[in-house]
Amino acid sequence: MSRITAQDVAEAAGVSLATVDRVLNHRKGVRQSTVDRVNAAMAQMNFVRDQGAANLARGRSYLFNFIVSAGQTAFFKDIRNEIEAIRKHSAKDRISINMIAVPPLDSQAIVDAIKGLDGRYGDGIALVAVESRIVRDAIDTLRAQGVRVVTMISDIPNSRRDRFVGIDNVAAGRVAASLLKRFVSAPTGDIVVVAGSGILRDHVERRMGFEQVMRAECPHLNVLPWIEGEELADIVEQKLSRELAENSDIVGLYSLGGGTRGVIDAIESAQQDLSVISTELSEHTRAALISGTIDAVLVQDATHEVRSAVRVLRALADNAAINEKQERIRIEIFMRDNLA
Amino acid sequence: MSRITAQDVAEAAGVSLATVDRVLNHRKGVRQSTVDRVNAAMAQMNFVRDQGAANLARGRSYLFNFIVSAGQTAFFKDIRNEIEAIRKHSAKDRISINMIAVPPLDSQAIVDAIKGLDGRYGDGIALVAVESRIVRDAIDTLRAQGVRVVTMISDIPNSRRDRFVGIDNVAAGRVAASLLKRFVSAPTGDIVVVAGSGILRDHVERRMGFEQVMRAECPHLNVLPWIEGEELADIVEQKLSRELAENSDIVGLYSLGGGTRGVIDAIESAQQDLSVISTELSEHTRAALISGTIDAVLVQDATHEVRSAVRVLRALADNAAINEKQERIRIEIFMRDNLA
DNA sequence: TAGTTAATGATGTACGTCAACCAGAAATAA
DNA sequence: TTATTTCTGGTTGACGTACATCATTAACTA
Repeated sequence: MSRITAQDVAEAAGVSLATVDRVLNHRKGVRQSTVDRVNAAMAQMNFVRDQGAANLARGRSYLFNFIVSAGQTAFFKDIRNEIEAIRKHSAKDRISINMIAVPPLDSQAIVDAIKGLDGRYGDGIALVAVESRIVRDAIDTLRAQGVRVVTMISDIPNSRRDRFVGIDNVAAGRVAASLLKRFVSAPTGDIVVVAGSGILRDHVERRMGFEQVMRAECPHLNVLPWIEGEELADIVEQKLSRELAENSDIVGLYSLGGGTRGVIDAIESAQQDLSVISTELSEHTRAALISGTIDAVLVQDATHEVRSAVRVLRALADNAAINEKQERIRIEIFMRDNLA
Repeated sequence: MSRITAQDVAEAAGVSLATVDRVLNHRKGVRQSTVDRVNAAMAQMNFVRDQGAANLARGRSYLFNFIVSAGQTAFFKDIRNEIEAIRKHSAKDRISINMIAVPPLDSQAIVDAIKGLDGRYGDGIALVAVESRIVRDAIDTLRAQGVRVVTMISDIPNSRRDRFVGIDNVAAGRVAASLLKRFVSAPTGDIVVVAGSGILRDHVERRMGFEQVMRAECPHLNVLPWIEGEELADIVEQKLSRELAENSDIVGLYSLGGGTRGVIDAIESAQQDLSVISTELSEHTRAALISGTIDAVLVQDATHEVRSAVRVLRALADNAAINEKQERIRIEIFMRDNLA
């Protein structure tokens, strides 16, 4: 049995190919009774239009711009590698991808990158957002011009972006707390939280989720004000080392952003026994899981995130439906025993 | 800038379109020096073949058969729903999918289903395997006839199947043990393992991983012989209830297969306080997580598994490369605090 | 050397859909 | 009445690649 084509539908409905095409693409110039007849024939014959042929005929191709942090954390390196990988791979599907790396934690740089596109927005923009008035305004301006925008990894929910592609960061924080709660055996003590920056909404949200659970379920544990490490290992190590030296009541730690290497170094040189949850699966966190410095790592899959962003941008460009199940980005938990 | 076509390459290389085509499809009849010239032009111009146009011209379409358990566990219901969903969705990409549901835990039924195809194997078969000589032979026979075969969820590694699509079950078992180890606070006690069947390799492997970690790291915990519940809630409940009544040293439980509802019911009526890890995210396990009957659930994503199987079958049919990163099926961990 | 074969290159058509263009018919305006 | 617009629906040629077929040339065989 060969595929059913629009031509077959045309014959069955007693009209020409052009009329079927008009119905298919919701163009005007067809009497309602004819529309119904064609639709009935399509349904009856189980016709499905061939996407490849359609794209070919349309000459449709896509151009998406990705604006991402040039940060040197393992996670952002992964993200950039994935964008590069998918860029090569997508060419055969008529999708071009343009990646712009901008200095991390710099809202002006993001705005400048958008300006730098100088109107050549293509069919959509994906960007890793930073919480800031000017970035939000830039997003809203783009949307006002009809440009499709998705935020990745870190969102700006009160902007007019079409969609956010990333994990549920509050849930991530909650899981971290759930785990830490069970990992810490001390009857009482302090918990340190190491973050990257307060202008990264994903960090703020993880912290929020973490505190929710800690407050509600762990009255015996005291969450200290977070240490802001700007995603730089050196700064993290320095600040955390001081904290560990000054406070011997610390029994647990949640590293929710970049600079994990600094966390590992500080803990290992402090020789303190504490339970640790972190993010990022890098060679450093792997080693730390194996050595026991870190107890669990919560990971968001960079591959999935980038692919999802492309699929979502494409669906937006085509005004097509988004498969919610496929686009839900999962939080993975790695412990020493399930390192991939 | 418009796309670069084979015609452009031909002009640049000073040959005809046909020659470029021959080079592109590795057909004979082109002098090596010409091949090199064309390849150089393609590389230089960054030519990428339009997949849609190629498929259209080839008239290529795909037919894949899925043989899956008709079991009534939440997980297998999900799997079947996903296959149905992707069946509808794939038609526009010239992919037809045929699903055959067979009685669970029945190797003969799988073999019969393959026989029932009566040679109409299409472009490949995906099946949820059961450990059995006859199933392995059936797979090997298919492969000998050049039929592409992938196993899903539960593998038969010593068969000649092209590939397995599913999680690392040993790792899943290890994570379960890692978590349970930290959840159980009692200084000593017994651990119950509830499985579906010894002929499901995924169950056997999870058990294996679980024991590895338990043996190595939890000398204070004694893992009892597993309870085999045939994935039926009633049988599980009955067997587990008896076990719980007879043994008051039980402090933890790992439910690694189907019949989770039986586990929940048995524990809730026994009123015993034990730490529980299970599989499947269903309304029952959700409720049990919230009520505290279950502490954590390890989940394999049905959506991802089915999609991956289709992508892999397609790549096999085209002799194309498989994107390993994308096809790695992840193990998700759900606790009360990160229920999606 | 003619005759045959193999190697290579050129040409045209098909794939399924889209969309520009054209042709009647009916309705409206002058 | 004729001219003009609106509404319907048909004809036709892209789009980029695959592949069969035909034409030419080179390389052999006898």
